[in-house]
This record gives sequence, C-alpha cells and structure tokens, in this order.
Amino acid sequence: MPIKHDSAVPVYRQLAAILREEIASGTLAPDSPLPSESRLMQEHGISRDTVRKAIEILREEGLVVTVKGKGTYVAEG
Amino acid sequence: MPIKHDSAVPVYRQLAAILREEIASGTLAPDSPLPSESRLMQEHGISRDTVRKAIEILREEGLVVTVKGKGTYVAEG
DNA sequence: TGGGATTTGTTCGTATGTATC
DNA sequence: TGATACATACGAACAAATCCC
Repeated sequence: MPIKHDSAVPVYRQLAAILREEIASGTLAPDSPLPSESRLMQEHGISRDTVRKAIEILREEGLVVTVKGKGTYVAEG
Repeated sequence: MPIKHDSAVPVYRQLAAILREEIASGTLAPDSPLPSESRLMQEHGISRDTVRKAIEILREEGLVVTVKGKGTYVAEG
C-alpha cells in the first residue's frame, strides 16, 4: 500500500491507516516497538513532520505509547 | 483580548498588536522568548501562517529577533 | 567517567494548495 | 484580483533522553 501524494487523503492519515491496520492485524504486536521515525521516513519516502502527525493520531486513539529517547510502542491490549 | 475573526482588522494584525502591547508593558521583557508559534496557534486558535505574519510585523519593527531552532526573542532595549 | 549513536521533543524556515472575502 | 486564513508537506536546527561501549 504505497502512499499516494496526489490523494485527497492527506499523507499523514494514509500512514496512520497503514500503521493502524498493522496493529489490528497483529503484524505489530502489543508492547512491540514501531519502526523509528527515521525508518518510517525512509520506508515511505515522507518527511518527519508527516510521520509524527501520523503517530500522533494513533497516540490520541490510545493505540500506541511514545517514550522520549526510546521509541513508540504498541499499547497493551 | 480575544481575537475576532469577524473584525475589519486582520487577525495577524490583531495578534501583532497584542504582542506589541505585551512588549511595551514589559509583560514580555527584553531578551525573553515569545511563546512559540505552536503555543500562539493554540492560545489564539489561529493557524501558523497567521502567527508567523504577526511575528514578521514585529520583526520588521525591530521589536523581536528570531533564531531558527530556538525561538523568537524580545529585542534588547 | 566519558563519548558517540540513536531516538523522540521542540522550534523556526519554506512552499504549495484551497477557500473566502 | 489581491489579501486573508487555513491545511498540508518538506527542511533544518537545536534540545533532551536513552543506550552502549
């Protein structure tokens, strides 16, 4: 599911949807770390700003927890 | 002094006036930092674009100095 | 003790598109 | 047409926490 820059759906919401799906499917298991912001930037060819907006959405949904200096983790069931 | 979106005075000029007054009154002392663009956006419920236009006015008036990655500071007397 | 690498947190700089008046 | 205002997106710099050697 490559990200489309010409979509009506903002890039950051596309990424949030991708990560949300990986969490729902178990590809990203509870307590496991998400790829770092740097990794997500590279993998999707997008900016840090956009990556952080996506993660912020998931954080507000209670799906992930972020720890400064460490990373972002999938919330426990 | 809440900002009025239905005023004849543009929002960015209203914010510039507010900040100018805080500098003049000493509420914002020389060398002290202004609230970040992010803070000003939240506090006044306006966009970053508009916040930056307001700060640009003060910068042109020599009232503030902006440093990338750090913030905007009240100019020294 | 110290230093370097990695990671998230925060800030300003710039550009583009959309909508409204 | 131009000015205003918002949202999106990418860059860049600085700061702080963590980790490992």
